[in-house]
Amino acid sequence: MATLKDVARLAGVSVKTVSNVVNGYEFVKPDNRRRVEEALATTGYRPNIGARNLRRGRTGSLALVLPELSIPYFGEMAGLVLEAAQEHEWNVLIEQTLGTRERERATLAALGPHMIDAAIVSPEALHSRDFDELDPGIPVVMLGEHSVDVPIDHVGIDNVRAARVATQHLIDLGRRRIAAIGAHPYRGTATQRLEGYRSALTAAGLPVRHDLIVQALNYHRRDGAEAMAHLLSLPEPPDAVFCFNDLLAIGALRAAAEHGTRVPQQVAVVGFDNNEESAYSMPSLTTIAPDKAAIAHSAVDLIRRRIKGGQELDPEDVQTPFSLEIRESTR
Amino acid sequence: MATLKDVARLAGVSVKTVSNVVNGYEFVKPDNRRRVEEALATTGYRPNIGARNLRRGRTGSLALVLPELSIPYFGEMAGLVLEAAQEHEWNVLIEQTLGTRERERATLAALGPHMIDAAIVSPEALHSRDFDELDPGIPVVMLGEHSVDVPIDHVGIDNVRAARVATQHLIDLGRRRIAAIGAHPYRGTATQRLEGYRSALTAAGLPVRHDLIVQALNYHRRDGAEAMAHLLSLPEPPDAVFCFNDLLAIGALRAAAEHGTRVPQQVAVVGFDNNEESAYSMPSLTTIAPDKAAIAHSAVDLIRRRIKGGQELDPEDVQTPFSLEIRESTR
DNA sequence: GTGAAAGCGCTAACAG
DNA sequence: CTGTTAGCGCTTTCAC
Repeated sequence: MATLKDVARLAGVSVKTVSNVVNGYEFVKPDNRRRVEEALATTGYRPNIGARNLRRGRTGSLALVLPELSIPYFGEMAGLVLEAAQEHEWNVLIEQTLGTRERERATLAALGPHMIDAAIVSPEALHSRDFDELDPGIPVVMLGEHSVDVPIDHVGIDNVRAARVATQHLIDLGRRRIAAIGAHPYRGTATQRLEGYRSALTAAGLPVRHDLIVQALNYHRRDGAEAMAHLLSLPEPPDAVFCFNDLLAIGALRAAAEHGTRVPQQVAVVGFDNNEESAYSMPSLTTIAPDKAAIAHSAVDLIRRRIKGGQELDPEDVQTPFSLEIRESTR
Repeated sequence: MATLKDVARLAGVSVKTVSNVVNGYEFVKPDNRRRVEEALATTGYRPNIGARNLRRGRTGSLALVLPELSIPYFGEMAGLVLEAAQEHEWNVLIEQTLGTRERERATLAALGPHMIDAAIVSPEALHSRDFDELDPGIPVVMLGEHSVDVPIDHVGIDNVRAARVATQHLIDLGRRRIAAIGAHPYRGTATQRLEGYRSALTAAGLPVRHDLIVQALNYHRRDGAEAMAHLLSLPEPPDAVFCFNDLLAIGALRAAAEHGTRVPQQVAVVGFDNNEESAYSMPSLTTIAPDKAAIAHSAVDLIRRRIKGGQELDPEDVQTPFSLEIRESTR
């Protein structure tokens, strides 16, 4: 592997000149430039990024910390973050936490400032004090979950409002026994979505019935199926269900079908996330569609701002747009 | 940020001793060890991985190059590769190519030996000569697509056999007009799956009907839906369809439903990949289930072998197991 | 415009 | 067992 020195020797100039050429410095004698470029070509020189970063005091990499790539929402988000980061020539190092607090914390603590310039974290189970272990020198932006008591940049949609929109849609359909699947004891987003659901019901003069609010400790398809099976076994089953993510909703659709309950005629279903698969489920799924590309770009922009502006800037909370995608499951 | 030197000064020893302690070297005078460990703790020292790697001549990172994380198969595979790599303390840097040859080639060419120790590549559109641009010093293992004429390690399932199993399953069901969706002019896996499909038909004494073989230039749900709609509009529509991946099959299921064709009664459907969503589609999807964890682990193992053994070793082709997952779409 | 040389933080000969 | 030191490949003053 050719180094700067090799190229310099071959071109008969100093490393400085080669470095100048490589880095696009303007003022290089044309003659030298030509010789250097020739030498560059014949050696097939490629800069050692590690060495460059060591010298520059940066790494050129971002960490993206998320629960699991196999979960469609995170797979899609990761892809978009990769694209957004690439626009600024960042490499992205992905870390999975599998949604356990222990691994989220360990990952956060291991985020030394030497491997990465900054991190984008999508936490699922973190407590706010876990952030104490975080190296203060490295900028972090949080996605989704929002711990208000930690002064960290955040980007996401307004979960309360989105949940209200989803629930209102079911109310507008004339549904009156509207269930919710996905309540969770400490997940912040779950709490917010539950609040939006409640406030929509209350605003419409409908009762908030606790037997129609089903907890889900995980948000996988299986959990949605179980919750829906339970709801349909009730003496008075719901005529609509708001699921706190699409996977729960997909599971719910299957449970409804197995129970012989027709969607949307007997029970309407709304999801959250707009996973790609939700446009193709049977029936296709009405869902809250966050602008994921906007989330990815905002996250990368926040990082850039933080790297430039330092840790003194006030933490920012960027709210990205969302829409309600109406499909067969409520039509 | 504390450096080795800082710690050494604080502990009143040389950097060597600190380095020894940090790297778990055994023979350190207990007294010194204690002082160093104290200094380590009070400074909160963390090694600069970049510097260490520069010195050691390695990077501690793998690249994982794939088309798109939002495609379920790749999302799932990426998650498993991350886990497998982590067992050997590798970081994983993910690069998306969006399946275009241009970006696959560019990524391959940019894979300097300075950012990564090795790469796991899941190509979609590469030509064999694109591998010429690859730095010969960096080990690469290919996933899925298999360019026989390039001497590179490969891991994947036996596509021909898997396709034969899938097709045979449909034959065993008594189906006689079995279509295929997903033929592709230069995708190697498509060619292999088509071959397996053909050979199963031929072995059963069934004709290979070209009007029942549908090309798909992309492998998304939409493409499957289009292909299925076409097949169902035929004067003599098929009584079974073998789709070359699950996304195509999911699209096909939807097209069938929209056409009022019942699955599996009128047309049975088999997919390929066993995406998580396929267990929850309506109907759930019979599919070829590659052992994805085995693929991930084999890939990482091949890399380790190659890094130890050098580029002289003969390229290896690891075939990982698969099974046929029988679900409602053929029941 | 360009060269010489220092140094980013670390590891590993080499002495002792 | 531990200290000194060279050097990984690069960028960047500072002279010239």
